[in-house]
Amino acid sequence: MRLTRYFLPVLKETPAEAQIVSHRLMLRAGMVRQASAGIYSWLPLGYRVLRRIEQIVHEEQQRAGAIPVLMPTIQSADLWRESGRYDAYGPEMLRIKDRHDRDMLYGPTNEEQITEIFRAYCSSYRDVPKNLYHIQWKFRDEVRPRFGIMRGREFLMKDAYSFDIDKPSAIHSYNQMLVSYLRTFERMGLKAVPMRAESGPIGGDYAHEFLILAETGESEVYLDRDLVDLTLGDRAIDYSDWAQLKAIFDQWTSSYARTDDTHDEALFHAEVPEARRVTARGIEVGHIFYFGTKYSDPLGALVTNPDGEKVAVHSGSYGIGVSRLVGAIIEASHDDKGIIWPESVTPFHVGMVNLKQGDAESDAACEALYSSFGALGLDVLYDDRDERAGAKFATMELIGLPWRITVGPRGLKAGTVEVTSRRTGETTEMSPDAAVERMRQIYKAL
RNA sequence: CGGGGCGUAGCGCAGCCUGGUAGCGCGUCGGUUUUGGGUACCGAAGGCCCCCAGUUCGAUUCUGGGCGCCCCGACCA
Repeated sequence: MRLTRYFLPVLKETPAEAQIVSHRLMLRAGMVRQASAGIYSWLPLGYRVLRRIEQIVHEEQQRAGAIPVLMPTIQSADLWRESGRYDAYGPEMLRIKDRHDRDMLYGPTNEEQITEIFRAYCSSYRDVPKNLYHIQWKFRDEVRPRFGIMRGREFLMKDAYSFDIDKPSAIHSYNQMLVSYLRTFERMGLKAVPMRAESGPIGGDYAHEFLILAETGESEVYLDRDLVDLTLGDRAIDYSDWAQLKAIFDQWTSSYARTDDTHDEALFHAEVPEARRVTARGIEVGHIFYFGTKYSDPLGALVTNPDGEKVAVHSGSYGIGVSRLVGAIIEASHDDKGIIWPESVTPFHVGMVNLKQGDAESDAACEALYSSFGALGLDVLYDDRDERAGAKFATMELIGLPWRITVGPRGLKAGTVEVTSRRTGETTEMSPDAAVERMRQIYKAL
């Protein structure tokens, strides 16, 4: 993409309403525009990041066996009356009426709807397990939206719903999601830790929130340092292997990790030696939940078991705040100049700066690089503006592309261009061909 | 929902206290400068001063009401 033809409204000054760093940087980098309190338009750069995050979530959900669907944003109130939540939900739910004066609502979540779909088609133990998910916009009329995209009223969420014949099987579905989440967040370059959450109506150990550790996080978190260093890495995972997933579950959940909601200071001290006690800030980006027959009972989602008895299915729901992740990644990865995108979610793979726009040799070299990258399927943002170099670098640093290629006549005389890492600032001179190869290597795995 | 604050050009702000229908910086646009880390100079465009009422000869300014937005707290992906 040539910058002169793109739509990238960057701001030099920070809009007054933005307090936290991700909100400020998203506005300055021209990623979003506020439409009203807690509601945003996604501008081209922001939309690119959102789509890349979505893509990773899709891939990891499906790898874990979840099946993509798409349910509507607008729902009928009737189903919510069936589950009893129409009255229970409160003013956070946006209620609307259609032209026939029927009660409708903009979905804050989809348990009722998915359960209705399940019960309509699935009636035998042979039909389970099933895990259906979608990535869809939700609306929750928060009393106080804030932190830009991180706590909007309208937000993009991945929500998955599992249906199993009994609790042990449901727990395996739960473990599938837990492991899938660990992979998902790791791929985005995030350190996300599952933490014991309020267990809800069923109780037990099967409710976890995933918190990203970031200085500006909303919640205080308390955890065992061992968890910070745990990674899945590239270990082979067989999502159908109950024992393997249980082992991973145990590895990640047996050490102390709680938010201020569930924190127990005495227990923290008893379980974790002082040297390993970590108190930090975290941003919630995911929530997984086993709730048994909470919805299948009232909504009549029953299947016949092998003995011919009708039993309510055991369910769980599993959310990832997709739009929130955009802000959360920025919170976890930025410096005083701007955003630093992980390669896996960057809006463009490479930024290219022509130091002397209008110089025949420089222009030609940039065009050649541009088409080489295009041929490799790498997205390049080519700053072809007639601007001073400083302004171009500042823009690249603000929008946080992980790699920058700098082209100018002096370097070209020696046959080189510069390749600069946004994260380390390290600059290496190499031939244009070597620069293309370097980028190819870096992005090959992703 | 409790507490606090703000609404003036695309963005950041001043002016309001002490009424006389607006100004600064950045950005934008047109030139000059041909530039190796936010360059300099010249010129220009751009405002129902959030809305409605009241007071007044006259309201961005004073009074009342409304709307919008932000921040702190309680709640959430």
